[in-house]
Amino acid sequence: MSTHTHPSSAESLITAQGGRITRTRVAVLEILLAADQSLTHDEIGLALAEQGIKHDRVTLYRTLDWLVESGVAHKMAGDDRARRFGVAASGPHEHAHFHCDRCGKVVCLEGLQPAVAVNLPGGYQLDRAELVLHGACPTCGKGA
Amino acid sequence: MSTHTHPSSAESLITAQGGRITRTRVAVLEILLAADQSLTHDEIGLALAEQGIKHDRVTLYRTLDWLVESGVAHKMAGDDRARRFGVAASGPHEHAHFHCDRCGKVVCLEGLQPAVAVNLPGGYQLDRAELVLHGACPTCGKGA
DNA sequence: GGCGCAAATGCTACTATGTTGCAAAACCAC
DNA sequence: GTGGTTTTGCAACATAGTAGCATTTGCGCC
Ligand SMILES: [Mn+2]
Ligand SMILES: [Mn+2]
Ligand SMILES: [Zn+2]
Ligand SMILES: [Zn+2]
Repeated sequence: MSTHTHPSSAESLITAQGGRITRTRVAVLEILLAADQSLTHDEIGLALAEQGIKHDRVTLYRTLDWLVESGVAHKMAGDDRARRFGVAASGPHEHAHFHCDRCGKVVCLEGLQPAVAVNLPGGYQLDRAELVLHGACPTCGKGA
Repeated sequence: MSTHTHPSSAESLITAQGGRITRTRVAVLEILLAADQSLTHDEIGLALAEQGIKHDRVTLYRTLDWLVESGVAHKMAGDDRARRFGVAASGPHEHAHFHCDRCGKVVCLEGLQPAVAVNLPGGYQLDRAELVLHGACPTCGKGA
């Protein structure tokens, strides 16, 4: 198609990590960037299909893994047995998450720092703290 | 066997939740109570087998689910795709966890309260906060 | 102690999610 | 454009968990 487009922010992110620009990679990253919540492999696959982007299940798994390994995206293990993926719109992934226990939605709470006052028992080396708040999202909380 | 034993703390816990005393349930709960870390379904099954307690895979899943639903045990989704189970030795499950990113071990940090200073965006109803600290456990951190 | 019935178990089959190996295709530095 | 490397697609496999249903077991009651 058109060969003279400016690189999208998705494309820049990909090349910045030393990855090649491919249709699936760009589309997945754009989907994640546009999402207001973390998405499962399945949801992303569906979104791709809706955009008419043909893809293989395994390729999508590998694409997502690559995004996580590259530090572009983050992965969260949910209570249902599906991992959810998201990208922090800006900067590294240093924020808390909200998990709606009713609909299962997970949203990033950017600008919400754990402020964890921990004194670990001796010997433990702390790398990072992961904070997940549980409750009801605005949509689900309505009928409470 | 002997019919005049005093109820173990495991048995008390089970009856307190309105459950029936069964071999598997008691054994599983005792395993969890004795463990110094969260255990996977598989690890618990292995422990049962070592004790010569015959059981079915599905029964163990249901036993663990029941313990969680009853509020006796807690369940954590790990990065590997296995859930880990544990019981707080005393009181409800209101503490942080430490996850060793090298060996995958998860330990309960009882007496370590999140102290989360959060102001959620409007509409979100907070039920509970889940704090997981990531890093290296004493064993794995040695060679660092 | 024994009965009756609900709760729990064991089996089998099935689903969902993720992984591996390898050949074909697509990128991109040159 | 070409060549070598990365990425993809496909098929087969692995793992963790679930569902239905007949059988067994715990236990309140007599
Ligand atoms: Mn996030
Ligand atoms: Mn715990
Ligand atoms: Zn919700
Ligand atoms: Zn460790």
